[in-house]
Amino acid sequence: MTPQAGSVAASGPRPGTASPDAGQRILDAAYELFSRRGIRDVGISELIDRAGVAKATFYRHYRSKDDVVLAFLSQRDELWTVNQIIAGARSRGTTPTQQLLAIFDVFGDWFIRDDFEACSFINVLLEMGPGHPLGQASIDYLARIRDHVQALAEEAGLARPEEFARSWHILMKGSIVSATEGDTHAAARAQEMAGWLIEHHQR
Amino acid sequence: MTPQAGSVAASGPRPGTASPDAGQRILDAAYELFSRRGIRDVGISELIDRAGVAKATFYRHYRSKDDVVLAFLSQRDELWTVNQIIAGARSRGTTPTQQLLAIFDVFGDWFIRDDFEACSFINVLLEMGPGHPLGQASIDYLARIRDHVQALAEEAGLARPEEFARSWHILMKGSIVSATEGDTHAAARAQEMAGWLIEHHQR
DNA sequence: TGAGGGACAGACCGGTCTGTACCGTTGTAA
DNA sequence: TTACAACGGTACAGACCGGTCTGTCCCTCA
Repeated sequence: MTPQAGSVAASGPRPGTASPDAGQRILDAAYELFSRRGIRDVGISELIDRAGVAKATFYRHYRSKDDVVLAFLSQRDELWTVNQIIAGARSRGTTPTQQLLAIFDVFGDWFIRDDFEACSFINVLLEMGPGHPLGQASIDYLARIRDHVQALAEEAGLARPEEFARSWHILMKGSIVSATEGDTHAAARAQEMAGWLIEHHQR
Repeated sequence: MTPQAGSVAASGPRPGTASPDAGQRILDAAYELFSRRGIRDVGISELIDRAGVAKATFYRHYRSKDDVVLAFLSQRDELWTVNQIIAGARSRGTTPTQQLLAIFDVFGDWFIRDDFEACSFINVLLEMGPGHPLGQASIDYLARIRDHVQALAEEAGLARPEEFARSWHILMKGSIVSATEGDTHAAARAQEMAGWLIEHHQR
Protein backbone atom coordinates (compact mmCIF):
# COMPACT_ATOMS: atom_id res chain seq x y z
CA MET A 1 0.00 0.00 0.00
CA THR A 2 2.56 2.53 1.10
CA PRO A 3 4.43 3.76 -1.93
CA GLN A 4 7.82 3.92 -0.30
CA ALA A 5 7.58 0.49 1.25
CA GLY A 6 10.96 -1.17 1.19
CA SER A 7 12.77 0.60 -1.56
CA VAL A 8 15.99 -1.34 -1.20
CA ALA A 9 14.73 -3.99 1.20
CA ALA A 10 15.03 -6.92 -1.17
CA SER A 11 18.10 -9.07 -0.84
CA GLY A 12 19.65 -7.36 -3.78
CA PRO A 13 19.09 -9.83 -6.59
CA ARG A 14 19.26 -7.24 -9.30
CA PRO A 15 22.41 -5.21 -9.80
CA GLY A 16 22.30 -1.70 -11.05
CA THR A 17 19.07 0.24 -10.81
CA ALA A 18 17.00 -2.57 -9.35
CA SER A 19 14.16 -1.85 -6.94
CA PRO A 20 11.64 -3.71 -4.77
CA ASP A 21 10.38 -5.41 -7.89
CA ALA A 22 7.06 -3.88 -8.77
CA GLY A 23 6.52 -6.75 -11.18
CA GLN A 24 6.32 -9.21 -8.31
CA ARG A 25 3.84 -7.04 -6.42
CA ILE A 26 1.66 -6.92 -9.53
CA LEU A 27 1.74 -10.69 -9.86
CA ASP A 28 0.94 -11.16 -6.17
CA ALA A 29 -2.01 -8.80 -6.41
CA ALA A 30 -3.19 -10.51 -9.59
CA TYR A 31 -3.09 -13.87 -7.85
CA GLU A 32 -5.12 -12.63 -4.90
CA LEU A 33 -7.74 -10.85 -6.98
CA PHE A 34 -8.12 -13.19 -9.94
CA SER A 35 -8.18 -16.40 -7.92
CA ARG A 36 -10.95 -15.12 -5.66
CA ARG A 37 -13.07 -12.96 -7.97
CA GLY A 38 -12.43 -14.18 -11.49
CA ILE A 39 -11.16 -12.20 -14.44
CA ARG A 40 -13.92 -9.92 -15.67
CA ASP A 41 -14.83 -8.72 -12.18
CA VAL A 42 -11.36 -7.29 -11.57
CA GLY A 43 -10.30 -4.19 -13.46
CA ILE A 44 -6.79 -2.96 -14.12
CA SER A 45 -7.34 0.05 -11.87
CA GLU A 46 -8.18 -2.14 -8.90
CA LEU A 47 -5.25 -4.39 -9.67
CA ILE A 48 -2.67 -1.60 -9.74
CA ASP A 49 -4.29 -0.09 -6.67
CA ARG A 50 -3.81 -3.32 -4.75
CA ALA A 51 -0.26 -3.69 -6.03
CA GLY A 52 0.59 -0.08 -5.11
CA VAL A 53 1.84 0.49 -8.62
CA ALA A 54 1.36 3.14 -11.25
CA LYS A 55 -0.53 2.29 -14.38
CA ALA A 56 2.46 2.99 -16.56
CA THR A 57 4.50 0.63 -14.41
CA PHE A 58 1.95 -2.08 -14.93
CA TYR A 59 2.05 -1.68 -18.69
CA ARG A 60 5.82 -1.74 -18.62
CA HIS A 61 5.66 -5.22 -17.13
CA TYR A 62 2.66 -6.58 -19.00
CA ARG A 63 1.46 -5.87 -22.50
CA SER A 64 -2.23 -6.17 -21.67
CA LYS A 65 -4.71 -7.50 -19.16
CA ASP A 66 -4.79 -10.86 -20.92
CA ASP A 67 -1.02 -10.95 -20.54
CA VAL A 68 -1.13 -10.63 -16.76
CA VAL A 69 -3.95 -13.19 -16.61
CA LEU A 70 -1.72 -15.66 -18.46
CA ALA A 71 1.02 -14.98 -15.90
CA PHE A 72 -1.53 -15.54 -13.13
CA LEU A 73 -2.60 -18.88 -14.60
CA SER A 74 1.03 -19.98 -14.75
CA GLN A 75 1.50 -18.94 -11.14
CA ARG A 76 -1.67 -20.75 -10.19
CA ASP A 77 -0.35 -23.93 -11.79
CA GLU A 78 2.83 -23.67 -9.76
CA LEU A 79 1.42 -22.60 -6.40
CA TRP A 80 -1.85 -24.48 -6.41
CA THR A 81 -1.69 -27.48 -8.74
CA VAL A 82 1.88 -28.48 -8.05
CA ASN A 83 2.74 -27.13 -4.60
CA GLN A 84 -0.64 -27.61 -2.93
CA ILE A 85 -2.52 -30.44 -4.58
CA ILE A 86 0.12 -32.72 -6.07
CA ALA A 87 2.79 -32.21 -3.41
CA GLY A 88 0.18 -32.35 -0.66
CA ALA A 89 -1.23 -35.62 -1.95
CA ARG A 90 2.21 -37.17 -2.42
CA SER A 91 3.20 -36.30 1.13
CA ARG A 92 0.08 -37.87 2.61
CA GLY A 93 0.55 -41.32 1.14
CA THR A 94 3.35 -43.82 0.72
CA THR A 95 2.12 -45.90 -2.20
CA PRO A 96 0.99 -44.31 -5.47
CA THR A 97 -2.53 -45.61 -4.86
CA GLN A 98 -2.65 -43.94 -1.46
CA GLN A 99 -1.28 -40.76 -2.98
CA LEU A 100 -4.01 -40.79 -5.60
CA LEU A 101 -6.76 -41.15 -3.02
CA ALA A 102 -5.07 -38.51 -0.85
CA ILE A 103 -5.92 -35.94 -3.53
CA PHE A 104 -9.43 -35.97 -2.16
CA ASP A 105 -8.13 -35.64 1.40
CA VAL A 106 -6.42 -32.44 0.30
CA PHE A 107 -9.65 -31.43 -1.41
CA GLY A 108 -11.60 -32.10 1.77
CA ASP A 109 -9.41 -29.73 3.77
CA TRP A 110 -9.54 -27.20 0.95
CA PHE A 111 -13.32 -27.26 0.52
CA ILE A 112 -14.03 -26.25 4.11
CA ARG A 113 -11.72 -23.23 4.05
CA ASP A 114 -13.64 -19.98 4.32
CA ASP A 115 -11.54 -18.52 1.52
CA PHE A 116 -12.27 -21.47 -0.77
CA GLU A 117 -12.10 -20.02 -4.25
CA ALA A 118 -12.68 -23.08 -6.46
CA CYS A 119 -10.43 -23.98 -9.38
CA SER A 120 -9.24 -20.96 -11.33
CA PHE A 121 -8.76 -23.01 -14.48
CA ILE A 122 -12.39 -24.16 -14.50
CA ASN A 123 -13.53 -20.67 -13.57
CA VAL A 124 -11.61 -18.97 -16.36
CA LEU A 125 -12.56 -21.65 -18.87
CA LEU A 126 -16.26 -21.20 -18.18
CA GLU A 127 -15.99 -17.44 -17.79
CA MET A 128 -14.17 -16.80 -21.07
CA GLY A 129 -15.26 -19.84 -23.04
CA PRO A 130 -13.12 -22.53 -24.69
CA GLY A 131 -12.62 -20.36 -27.79
CA HIS A 132 -10.90 -17.50 -25.96
CA PRO A 133 -7.10 -17.62 -25.60
CA LEU A 134 -7.45 -17.56 -21.82
CA GLY A 135 -9.95 -20.42 -21.99
CA GLN A 136 -7.53 -22.37 -24.15
CA ALA A 137 -4.72 -21.74 -21.68
CA SER A 138 -6.97 -22.99 -18.89
CA ILE A 139 -7.68 -26.16 -20.86
CA ASP A 140 -3.93 -26.68 -21.18
CA TYR A 141 -3.36 -26.29 -17.46
CA LEU A 142 -6.24 -28.66 -16.72
CA ALA A 143 -4.53 -31.18 -19.00
CA ARG A 144 -1.40 -30.80 -16.90
CA ILE A 145 -3.36 -31.75 -13.81
CA ARG A 146 -4.61 -34.81 -15.65
CA ASP A 147 -1.04 -35.64 -16.59
CA HIS A 148 -0.06 -35.69 -12.94
CA VAL A 149 -2.89 -38.11 -12.22
CA GLN A 150 -1.89 -40.24 -15.15
CA ALA A 151 1.72 -40.34 -13.92
CA LEU A 152 0.55 -41.55 -10.50
CA ALA A 153 -1.65 -44.15 -12.18
CA GLU A 154 1.33 -45.43 -14.12
CA GLU A 155 3.41 -45.57 -10.95
CA ALA A 156 0.59 -47.56 -9.37
CA GLY A 157 0.62 -49.94 -12.33
CA LEU A 158 -3.03 -49.32 -13.12
CA ALA A 159 -4.51 -50.42 -16.42
CA ARG A 160 -5.22 -47.89 -19.17
CA PRO A 161 -3.77 -44.94 -17.24
CA GLU A 162 -4.96 -42.30 -19.69
CA GLU A 163 -8.57 -43.41 -19.51
CA PHE A 164 -8.18 -43.70 -15.76
CA ALA A 165 -6.92 -40.14 -15.49
CA ARG A 166 -9.82 -38.77 -17.53
CA SER A 167 -12.39 -40.49 -15.33
CA TRP A 168 -10.51 -39.42 -12.22
CA HIS A 169 -10.50 -35.86 -13.44
CA ILE A 170 -14.29 -35.95 -13.80
CA LEU A 171 -14.47 -36.73 -10.10
CA MET A 172 -12.10 -33.91 -9.24
CA LYS A 173 -13.93 -31.29 -11.26
CA GLY A 174 -17.39 -32.47 -10.25
CA SER A 175 -16.50 -32.34 -6.58
CA ILE A 176 -15.08 -28.83 -6.94
CA VAL A 177 -18.31 -27.56 -8.51
CA SER A 178 -20.33 -29.27 -5.79
CA ALA A 179 -18.14 -27.63 -3.17
CA THR A 180 -18.80 -24.26 -4.79
CA GLU A 181 -22.50 -24.98 -4.39
CA GLY A 182 -21.89 -25.52 -0.71
CA ASP A 183 -21.54 -29.32 -0.35
CA THR A 184 -18.70 -29.59 2.16
CA HIS A 185 -18.70 -33.40 1.91
CA ALA A 186 -18.17 -33.44 -1.84
CA ALA A 187 -14.57 -34.61 -1.47
CA ALA A 188 -15.57 -37.70 0.51
CA ARG A 189 -18.24 -38.62 -2.02
CA ALA A 190 -15.74 -38.29 -4.87
CA GLN A 191 -13.16 -40.28 -2.94
CA GLU A 192 -15.58 -43.16 -2.52
CA MET A 193 -16.18 -43.33 -6.27
CA ALA A 194 -12.45 -42.89 -6.87
CA GLY A 195 -11.85 -46.03 -4.85
CA TRP A 196 -14.14 -48.01 -7.12
CA LEU A 197 -12.38 -46.56 -10.14
CA ILE A 198 -9.02 -47.79 -8.81
CA GLU A 199 -10.45 -51.25 -8.19
CA HIS A 200 -11.65 -51.52 -11.77
CA HIS A 201 -8.28 -50.47 -13.13
CA GLN A 202 -6.21 -52.86 -11.06
CA ARG A 203 -4.76 -55.59 -13.21
CA MET B 1 -40.92 -12.49 -13.48
CA THR B 2 -43.50 -13.03 -16.18
CA PRO B 3 -43.55 -10.11 -18.58
CA GLN B 4 -47.13 -9.28 -17.62
CA ALA B 5 -48.52 -10.15 -21.06
CA GLY B 6 -50.58 -7.02 -21.02
CA SER B 7 -52.27 -7.11 -24.38
CA VAL B 8 -54.63 -9.68 -25.76
CA ALA B 9 -53.78 -13.36 -25.48
CA ALA B 10 -51.73 -14.77 -28.32
CA SER B 11 -54.66 -15.92 -30.38
CA GLY B 12 -53.06 -15.00 -33.64
CA PRO B 13 -50.46 -12.90 -35.39
CA ARG B 14 -51.13 -9.21 -35.10
CA PRO B 15 -51.56 -7.38 -38.38
CA GLY B 16 -50.02 -4.06 -37.54
CA THR B 17 -47.67 -3.29 -34.67
CA ALA B 18 -45.92 -6.04 -32.82
CA SER B 19 -46.27 -9.43 -34.39
CA PRO B 20 -45.52 -11.97 -31.64
CA ASP B 21 -45.50 -10.32 -28.22
CA ALA B 22 -42.38 -8.28 -27.58
CA GLY B 23 -41.94 -9.83 -24.14
CA GLN B 24 -41.69 -13.29 -25.63
CA ARG B 25 -39.22 -12.17 -28.27
CA ILE B 26 -37.04 -10.71 -25.51
CA LEU B 27 -37.09 -13.96 -23.57
CA ASP B 28 -36.33 -15.99 -26.69
CA ALA B 29 -33.37 -13.77 -27.52
CA ALA B 30 -32.17 -13.90 -23.91
CA TYR B 31 -32.25 -17.70 -24.01
CA GLU B 32 -30.25 -17.87 -27.22
CA LEU B 33 -27.62 -15.35 -26.15
CA PHE B 34 -27.21 -16.15 -22.45
CA SER B 35 -27.15 -19.93 -22.88
CA ARG B 36 -24.39 -19.74 -25.49
CA ARG B 37 -22.28 -16.79 -24.35
CA GLY B 38 -22.90 -16.35 -20.64
CA ILE B 39 -24.17 -13.28 -18.85
CA ARG B 40 -21.44 -10.67 -18.78
CA ASP B 41 -20.55 -11.11 -22.42
CA VAL B 42 -24.02 -10.13 -23.59
CA GLY B 43 -25.11 -6.50 -23.26
CA ILE B 44 -28.61 -5.13 -23.20
CA SER B 45 -28.08 -3.43 -26.54
CA GLU B 46 -27.24 -6.70 -28.26
CA LEU B 47 -30.16 -8.39 -26.55
CA ILE B 48 -32.76 -5.86 -27.71
CA ASP B 49 -31.16 -5.85 -31.14
CA ARG B 50 -31.63 -9.59 -31.43
CA ALA B 51 -35.16 -9.35 -30.11
CA GLY B 52 -36.05 -6.53 -32.50
CA VAL B 53 -37.28 -4.45 -29.61
CA ALA B 54 -36.76 -0.90 -28.37
CA LYS B 55 -34.81 -0.33 -25.20
CA ALA B 56 -37.78 1.25 -23.50
CA THR B 57 -39.84 -1.79 -24.39
CA PHE B 58 -37.28 -4.01 -22.74
CA TYR B 59 -37.34 -1.99 -19.54
CA ARG B 60 -41.12 -2.02 -19.61
CA HIS B 61 -41.02 -5.82 -19.39
CA TYR B 62 -37.99 -6.28 -17.13
CA ARG B 63 -36.82 -4.10 -14.32
CA SER B 64 -33.11 -4.75 -14.90
CA LYS B 65 -30.64 -7.03 -16.61
CA ASP B 66 -30.56 -9.30 -13.57
CA ASP B 67 -34.32 -9.55 -13.84
CA VAL B 68 -34.22 -10.92 -17.39
CA VAL B 69 -31.37 -13.28 -16.42
CA LEU B 70 -33.58 -14.71 -13.69
CA ALA B 71 -36.32 -15.22 -16.26
CA PHE B 72 -33.78 -16.91 -18.51
CA LEU B 73 -32.69 -19.28 -15.75
CA SER B 74 -36.31 -20.21 -15.12
CA GLN B 75 -36.79 -20.85 -18.82
CA ARG B 76 -33.59 -22.89 -18.90
CA ASP B 77 -34.89 -25.05 -16.06
CA GLU B 78 -38.07 -25.73 -17.99
CA LEU B 79 -36.67 -26.21 -21.49
CA TRP B 80 -33.38 -27.88 -20.69
CA THR B 81 -33.50 -29.57 -17.29
CA VAL B 82 -37.08 -30.80 -17.46
CA ASN B 83 -37.93 -31.10 -21.16
CA GLN B 84 -34.55 -32.22 -22.45
CA ILE B 85 -32.63 -34.04 -19.75
CA ILE B 86 -35.25 -35.46 -17.41
CA ALA B 87 -37.91 -36.18 -20.01
CA GLY B 88 -35.30 -37.50 -22.43
CA ALA B 89 -33.87 -39.85 -19.85
CA ARG B 90 -37.28 -41.07 -18.75
CA SER B 91 -38.28 -41.83 -22.31
CA ARG B 92 -35.14 -43.86 -22.96
CA GLY B 93 -35.58 -46.34 -20.13
CA THR B 94 -38.37 -48.45 -18.68
CA THR B 95 -37.12 -49.02 -15.16
CA PRO B 96 -36.01 -46.17 -12.88
CA THR B 97 -32.48 -47.57 -12.88
CA GLN B 98 -32.37 -47.56 -16.67
CA GLN B 99 -33.76 -44.06 -16.68
CA LEU B 100 -31.03 -42.90 -14.32
CA LEU B 101 -28.28 -44.34 -16.50
CA ALA B 102 -29.99 -42.93 -19.60
CA ILE B 103 -29.18 -39.44 -18.31
CA PHE B 104 -25.66 -40.03 -19.53
CA ASP B 105 -26.93 -41.29 -22.87
CA VAL B 106 -28.69 -37.96 -23.27
CA PHE B 107 -25.48 -36.26 -22.18
CA GLY B 108 -23.52 -38.23 -24.76
CA ASP B 109 -25.72 -36.98 -27.58
CA TRP B 110 -25.62 -33.50 -26.14
CA PHE B 111 -21.85 -33.30 -25.74
CA ILE B 112 -21.15 -33.96 -29.42
CA ARG B 113 -23.48 -31.25 -30.67
CA ASP B 114 -21.60 -28.43 -32.35
CA ASP B 115 -23.72 -25.90 -30.47
CA PHE B 116 -22.96 -27.55 -27.11
CA GLU B 117 -23.18 -24.73 -24.60
CA ALA B 118 -22.55 -26.52 -21.28
CA CYS B 119 -24.80 -26.08 -18.25
CA SER B 120 -26.02 -22.52 -17.81
CA PHE B 121 -26.47 -22.99 -14.08
CA ILE B 122 -22.84 -24.00 -13.57
CA ASN B 123 -21.72 -21.25 -15.93
CA VAL B 124 -23.66 -18.53 -14.15
CA LEU B 125 -22.68 -19.84 -10.73
CA LEU B 126 -18.98 -19.70 -11.57
CA GLU B 127 -19.28 -16.49 -13.56
CA MET B 128 -21.10 -14.50 -10.87
CA GLY B 129 -20.00 -16.36 -7.77
CA PRO B 130 -22.10 -18.07 -5.10
CA GLY B 131 -22.64 -14.78 -3.27
CA HIS B 132 -24.36 -13.01 -6.15
CA PRO B 133 -28.16 -13.31 -6.41
CA LEU B 134 -27.82 -14.91 -9.84
CA GLY B 135 -25.31 -17.38 -8.45
CA GLN B 136 -27.71 -18.22 -5.65
CA ALA B 137 -30.53 -18.74 -8.13
CA SER B 138 -28.27 -21.07 -10.10
CA ILE B 139 -27.54 -23.06 -6.96
CA ASP B 140 -31.28 -23.42 -6.42
CA TYR B 141 -31.85 -24.69 -9.94
CA LEU B 142 -28.95 -27.13 -9.59
CA ALA B 143 -30.64 -28.41 -6.44
CA ARG B 144 -33.78 -29.00 -8.48
CA ILE B 145 -31.79 -31.19 -10.86
CA ARG B 146 -30.52 -33.14 -7.87
CA ASP B 147 -34.09 -33.51 -6.66
CA HIS B 148 -35.05 -35.15 -9.95
CA VAL B 149 -32.18 -37.62 -9.53
CA GLN B 150 -33.19 -38.28 -5.95
CA ALA B 151 -36.79 -38.94 -7.03
CA LEU B 152 -35.59 -41.49 -9.57
CA ALA B 153 -33.39 -43.09 -6.92
CA GLU B 154 -36.35 -43.42 -4.62
CA GLU B 155 -38.42 -44.96 -7.41
CA ALA B 156 -35.59 -47.41 -7.96
CA GLY B 157 -35.59 -48.27 -4.26
CA LEU B 158 -31.95 -47.32 -3.83
CA ALA B 159 -30.46 -46.88 -0.37
CA ARG B 160 -29.80 -43.39 0.99
CA PRO B 161 -31.25 -41.60 -2.03
CA GLU B 162 -30.10 -38.13 -1.00
CA GLU B 163 -26.48 -39.17 -0.67
CA PHE B 164 -26.85 -41.08 -3.91
CA ALA B 165 -28.14 -38.01 -5.70
CA ARG B 166 -25.27 -35.86 -4.48
CA SER B 167 -22.67 -38.34 -5.71
CA TRP B 168 -24.56 -38.74 -8.97
CA HIS B 169 -24.61 -35.00 -9.41
CA ILE B 170 -20.82 -34.89 -9.07
CA LEU B 171 -20.61 -37.21 -12.07
CA MET B 172 -23.03 -35.07 -14.06
CA LYS B 173 -21.21 -31.83 -13.38
CA GLY B 174 -17.75 -33.29 -13.79
CA SER B 175 -18.63 -34.78 -17.16
CA ILE B 176 -20.07 -31.47 -18.34
CA VAL B 177 -16.87 -29.62 -17.50
CA SER B 178 -14.82 -32.32 -19.20
CA ALA B 179 -17.03 -32.01 -22.27
CA THR B 180 -16.41 -28.27 -22.28
CA GLU B 181 -12.70 -29.05 -22.34
CA GLY B 182 -13.31 -31.15 -25.42
CA ASP B 183 -13.61 -34.70 -24.08
CA THR B 184 -16.44 -36.09 -26.22
CA HIS B 185 -16.40 -39.41 -24.33
CA ALA B 186 -16.93 -37.82 -20.94
CA ALA B 187 -20.51 -39.05 -20.76
CA ALA B 188 -19.48 -42.69 -21.21
CA ARG B 189 -16.83 -42.39 -18.51
CA ALA B 190 -19.31 -40.88 -16.09
CA GLN B 191 -21.88 -43.53 -16.96
CA GLU B 192 -19.43 -46.29 -16.09
CA MET B 193 -18.84 -44.79 -12.64
CA ALA B 194 -22.56 -44.18 -12.29
CA GLY B 195 -23.15 -47.90 -12.74
CA TRP B 196 -20.84 -48.66 -9.83
CA LEU B 197 -22.63 -46.05 -7.74
CA ILE B 198 -25.97 -47.77 -8.40
CA GLU B 199 -24.50 -51.15 -7.45
CA HIS B 200 -23.29 -49.82 -4.11
CA HIS B 201 -26.69 -48.31 -3.33
CA GLN B 202 -28.72 -51.40 -4.15
CA ARG B 203 -30.19 -52.90 -0.99
C1' DT C 1 27.22 17.25 -9.53
C1' DG C 2 24.44 15.90 -12.94
C1' DA C 3 22.54 12.57 -16.22
C1' DG C 4 19.62 8.52 -16.64
C1' DG C 5 15.91 5.69 -15.51
C1' DG C 6 12.38 3.29 -12.94
C1' DA C 7 8.45 4.18 -10.14
C1' DC C 8 4.34 6.83 -8.72
C1' DA C 9 0.35 9.83 -9.66
C1' DG C 10 -3.23 10.93 -12.40
C1' DA C 11 -5.33 13.17 -16.48
C1' DC C 12 -7.11 11.63 -20.57
C1' DC C 13 -8.98 8.85 -24.68
C1' DG C 14 -12.32 6.06 -27.14
C1' DG C 15 -15.40 2.66 -26.28
C1' DT C 16 -19.00 -0.01 -23.77
C1' DC C 17 -22.02 -0.73 -20.10
C1' DT C 18 -26.84 -0.20 -17.70
C1' DG C 19 -30.60 2.53 -17.45
C1' DT C 20 -33.73 6.87 -18.57
C1' DA C 21 -36.23 10.17 -21.43
C1' DC C 22 -38.44 11.63 -25.36
C1' DC C 23 -40.04 11.08 -29.99
C1' DG C 24 -43.54 9.85 -33.65
C1' DT C 25 -46.31 5.90 -35.17
C1' DT C 26 -49.91 2.52 -34.97
C1' DG C 27 -53.52 -0.60 -33.59
C1' DT C 28 -57.35 -1.09 -30.33
C1' DA C 29 -61.00 0.19 -27.39
C1' DA C 30 -64.41 3.54 -26.11
C1' DT D 1 -63.45 9.86 -34.36
C1' DT D 2 -60.85 10.23 -30.40
C1' DA D 3 -58.05 8.71 -26.45
C1' DC D 4 -54.83 5.53 -25.02
C1' DA D 5 -51.32 2.24 -24.58
C1' DA D 6 -47.69 -0.21 -26.48
C1' DC D 7 -44.33 -0.01 -29.79
C1' DG D 8 -39.65 1.05 -32.43
C1' DG D 9 -36.02 4.46 -32.75
C1' DT D 10 -32.78 7.16 -30.69
C1' DA D 11 -30.44 10.58 -27.94
C1' DC D 12 -28.66 10.87 -23.58
C1' DA D 13 -26.74 10.31 -18.66
C1' DG D 14 -23.37 8.47 -15.71
C1' DA D 15 -20.28 5.01 -14.66
C1' DC D 16 -16.59 2.08 -15.81
C1' DC D 17 -13.52 -0.31 -18.93
C1' DG D 18 -8.59 -1.10 -20.99
C1' DG D 19 -4.94 1.48 -22.47
C1' DT D 20 -1.91 5.82 -23.49
C1' DC D 21 0.40 9.65 -22.08
C1' DT D 22 2.56 13.49 -19.35
C1' DG D 23 4.78 15.06 -15.33
C1' DT D 24 7.21 14.61 -10.90
C1' DC D 25 9.93 12.25 -7.55
C1' DC D 26 13.90 9.81 -6.09
C1' DC D 27 17.61 6.53 -6.36
C1' DT D 28 21.91 5.01 -8.60
C1' DC D 29 26.04 5.66 -10.75
C1' DA D 30 29.52 8.02 -13.42
